[in-house]
Amino acid sequence: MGSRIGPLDDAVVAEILREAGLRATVGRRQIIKSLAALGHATPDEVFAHTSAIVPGLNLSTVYRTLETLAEVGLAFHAHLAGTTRSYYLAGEQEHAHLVCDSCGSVAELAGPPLRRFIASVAKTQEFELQPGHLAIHGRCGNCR
Amino acid sequence: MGSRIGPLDDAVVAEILREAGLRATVGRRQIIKSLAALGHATPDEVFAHTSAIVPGLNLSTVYRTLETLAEVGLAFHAHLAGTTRSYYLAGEQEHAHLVCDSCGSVAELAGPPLRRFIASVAKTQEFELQPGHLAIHGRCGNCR
DNA sequence: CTTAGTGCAAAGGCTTTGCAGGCTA
DNA sequence: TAGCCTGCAAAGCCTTTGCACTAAG
Repeated sequence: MGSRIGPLDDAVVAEILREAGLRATVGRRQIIKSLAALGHATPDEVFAHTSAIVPGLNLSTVYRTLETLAEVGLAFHAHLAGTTRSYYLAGEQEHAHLVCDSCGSVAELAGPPLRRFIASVAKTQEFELQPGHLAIHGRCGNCR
Repeated sequence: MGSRIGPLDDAVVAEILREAGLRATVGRRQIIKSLAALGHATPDEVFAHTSAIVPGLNLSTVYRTLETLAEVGLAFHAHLAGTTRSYYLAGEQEHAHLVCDSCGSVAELAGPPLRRFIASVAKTQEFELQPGHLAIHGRCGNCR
């Protein structure tokens, strides 16, 4: 899985941060890169991934950074696992999440099926969907 | 909103519990009735509603009961609000939840649009949906 | 040089758990 | 009467917050 855009260049990430009006600290850059590598991740997972690379990084910094990224629109969050929230980078194709209740894997759903669904909901219910927040639970092919 | 089946008769609720192999205690009966009245509710909301009627009832009992009900299939849970989970009674028509990020209201989505969507996902991704867990975030007609 | 960001540690809030007593079947 | 349930209270986790220091611009 991961991101369509592949491993992110450090300078590019720094620039993205500055454009958003944020300081490009070492921790933040790595958090973004971790997010890109992980695809979807809880604060805890992000922390595990980043702190392996940026040793001193603190969990609370991860929490704060993720929230900040969401505020400026660089990341979104969805509720995938139990009660925890997961984050993922913006800029990817609009997609929904298919969460397997058995193995916990998260697949992405995009394309015509999703678009058709969104359109029909908008029509029937006057509801403007934000599909990134859409978490669909069930069982994946592997677990059946 | 509430449930399609209206206020539940106490004896009926008791019977449902026993059929599930559970004891029909006063607290449990009321929790089920509260769930029916509320439609969707967090443990906290259920507690507020039940304890107004069954004074001594404890919050931890609500947590335990909701989990028990889910275990035996009498209730389901979905992740609607922030990080908290909401419960709702089983036996209703298969439906998804449309959560308005602005006003917090929860609408239900069912019928052909939902069924078509489920079918197309099953086909494309080999993913067996459990639509009750489907929480779709966005903005409702009122809030736009 | 300014001030956004960070680490550290403590506070907070929601959930879960252990235990002894009470109530259902 | 047997044992499922409950109330109570404490423990646990995850998340947030305050404060002084560090580092980005």
